[in-house]
Amino acid sequence: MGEGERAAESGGFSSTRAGAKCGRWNPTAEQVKVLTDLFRSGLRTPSTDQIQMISAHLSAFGKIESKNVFYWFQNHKARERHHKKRRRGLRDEEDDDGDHQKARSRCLASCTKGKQDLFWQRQERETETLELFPLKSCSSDEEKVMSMRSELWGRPFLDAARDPPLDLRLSFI
Amino acid sequence: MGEGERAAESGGFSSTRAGAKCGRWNPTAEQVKVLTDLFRSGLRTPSTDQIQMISAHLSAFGKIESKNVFYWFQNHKARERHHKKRRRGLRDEEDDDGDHQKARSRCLASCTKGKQDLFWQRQERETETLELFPLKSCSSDEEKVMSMRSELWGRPFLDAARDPPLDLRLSFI
DNA sequence: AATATATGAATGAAAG
DNA sequence: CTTTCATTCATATATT
Repeated sequence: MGEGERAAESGGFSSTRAGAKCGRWNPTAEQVKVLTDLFRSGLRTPSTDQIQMISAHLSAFGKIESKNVFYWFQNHKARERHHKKRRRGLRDEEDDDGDHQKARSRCLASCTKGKQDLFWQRQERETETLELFPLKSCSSDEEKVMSMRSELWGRPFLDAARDPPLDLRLSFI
Repeated sequence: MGEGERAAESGGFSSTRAGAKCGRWNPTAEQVKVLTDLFRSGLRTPSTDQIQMISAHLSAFGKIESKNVFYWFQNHKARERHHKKRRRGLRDEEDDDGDHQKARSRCLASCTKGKQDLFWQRQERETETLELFPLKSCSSDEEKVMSMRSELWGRPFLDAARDPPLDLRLSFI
C-alpha cells in the first residue's frame, strides 16, 4: 500500500494531490485554477468538445477525466447561482421552506401550456389498468418482485386465453 | 440533530428511504431492480400502457407515479447511450487500485446497474482534439498553466492568423 | 476527534 | 431525443 508519493509530483507548485488514492477525483491547484479561470471568463456550460479539450489539457497536471470537468462546471454553476442564504446557522431543519421561492425561473414561461397531454399520462381512456394487476399480498418484497416479474414476463396479464397477449414482452420485442 | 426519522411508511421495508421528505421520487431498491431488469431485457421506450402497468406494479414497493417510470427510462436510455469508452487522450495509467469504496448506504440492492450513463463522453466523432493541443513539455506546472491559458484565451489554438478564432471564448459567448 | 463545510458524483425532473 | 437544471448523497478538507 505504498502511498508515500504524494504532493510534489510535478514539482514547482502545490500539487496537493491529497486523496490520491481515493476513487474520487481530487483536482490539483492548477486544475482548479484553470477551471475557475475559465468559469470566471464566462464559460458556464462547456460543450462536449470543450470538455474534451479542457480535460486533455488538465491531464498534464494529474489524472483527470472528462466527466470530472463536466461535473465541475455543473456543480460550480449550480452553486454559484444558488447563493442561498446562510442557514439559521443552528441546525438545518432540512426543510427550509423559506428560500424555496427561488423556484424555477424558466418554468414560468411554460405555464401557458398548462395541463396539456403529458406523455406519461396521455391516453385518457378509462382503462382500469389497476384492475389488471391484482396486487397479491406477499410476505416479502422479494416475493413481490418475483411475482411481478413472472406476471410481466411469464404470462399474459389478462386471462385472455385466446386474446392477443398484452404483456410487455410482445410489446417491445 | 433530532431529525425526524420517518422510517418505513409504506411497508416493512426500505420504502422511500433517503430523502423521504423531498417531493422527488426516491426509488426503492426493489423498484430499481425491476426497472433495471426491464431495461436490460430490452425495454427502451415503454408505451403509455406499459408505463401504466409498470407503475402500477411498482407501486407495491412504495409511492410511484407514471411519470417517474417515464423519466426513469428516459434518463437511463439517454445515459446508457453515452457509452463511449473512448479514453483516447486520457491517461489511464494511474488506474485506481481495488480500493473502490463505492459502498452506498442504501443503494446496495440496486447494484445491478453497473457503470453507465455518460454524457461527458458523447460524440464518437473522430475529432483530433488532442491534435489541437500539442502538450508542450514545461518545466513547471506554472508554466503549463500559463501556456495553457495563453492557448485557450490568448490566441487561437491553431495557427490561423486571421481565421475566426476557434478558441473557447467564441464558442460560448 | 468531532463537527462543519466544500465539493465530487449521481440522478430525478424538465426544458428545448 | 438531447441538453440542462435542481436536489441529494458521499466524502475530502477545514475548523474548533
